[in-house]
Amino acid sequence: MKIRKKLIAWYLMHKRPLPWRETQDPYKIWLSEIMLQQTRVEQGMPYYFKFLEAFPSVHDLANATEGEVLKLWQGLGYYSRARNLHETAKHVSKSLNGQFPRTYKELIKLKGVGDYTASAIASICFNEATPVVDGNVYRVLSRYYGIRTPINSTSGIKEFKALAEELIDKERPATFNQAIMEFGAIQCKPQNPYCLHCPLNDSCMALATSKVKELPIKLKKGKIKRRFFNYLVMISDDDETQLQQRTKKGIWQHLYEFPLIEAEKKLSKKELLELQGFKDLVKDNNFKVSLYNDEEVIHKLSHQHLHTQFWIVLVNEIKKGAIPISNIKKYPVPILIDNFVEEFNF
DNA sequence: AAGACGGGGAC
DNA sequence: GTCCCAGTCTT
Repeated sequence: MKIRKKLIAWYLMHKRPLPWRETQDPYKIWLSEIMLQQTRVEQGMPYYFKFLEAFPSVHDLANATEGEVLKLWQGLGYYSRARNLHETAKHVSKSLNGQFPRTYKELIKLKGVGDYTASAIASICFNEATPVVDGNVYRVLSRYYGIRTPINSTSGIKEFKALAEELIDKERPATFNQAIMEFGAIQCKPQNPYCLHCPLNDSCMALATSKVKELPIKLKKGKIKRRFFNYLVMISDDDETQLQQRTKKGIWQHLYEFPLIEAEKKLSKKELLELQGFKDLVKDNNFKVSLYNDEEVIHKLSHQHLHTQFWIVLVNEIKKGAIPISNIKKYPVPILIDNFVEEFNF
């Protein structure tokens, strides 16, 4: 039997009953695919339900504010997904009359919709025979065919896409695409795949040559950067604090945080107070500063470690960006900030 | 072609 | 600690 048939047969037996598998509604499929980019199903699932409840249709999402969307997205990471989601919802709702494009070629023009997501929506919703190539597909194909081309190299991306193109079941593209992904997620998983009772174990090149553990091959990324964050948690006499929105490019764009002083190294209280940045932020000449966390909080992102100190700054009044402390939880914030707010308990 | 972009789970 | 996750966008 061909690998194509075996994958589909395996899938029909073993597929998980996921909520977005009960529909071909492009709004729901699109939403689920954006959420699941670089994200585990278990992590994304609660957000999928929250979003559908808050925004049952693309119009509801389009009519929300970006702040509302980011607040619901809080904790999922890769926040550009949420900003692009909102922008695309507005485009579909207002310019496309609420109708999603029906082809790969048109879908990929949407913000936040790349090669993978365009193929997923086109195949699942509209039965277009265009192959998905996600992390699972890379793994299954590189192992089965013993391909050593790095999956994150330009040539690797082309090679695996072409292979998936040949392999896809043109009669049942939706089923095939989901089958190969689910097979990679459940059976041919990254660590300790179930080769002993794998339906492909009579023809898998990696298994035959004992190279399952080395495949797929992936080029290493650069090293991790260390950054030193000092958050000034202002507290005024009338129970207000101060939040700022991150407007620049970079991490957490459009999310909120306490006034931030970034430094080249870990700062002592004395060093902090001497910085011009501190004086600019704390104009009140009647203030008290104390370090909240004795140990630095090291918040780990994919490409940087944020060594963070939270400084409690008691002041008489706050002039810019003052908000009642009781309102903090209404703002979308990074998990680093949310964890502090939860623990500090004002 | 190479980096940037989050947070969490498994080992 | 390491690697990976239903990837995309920017430089």
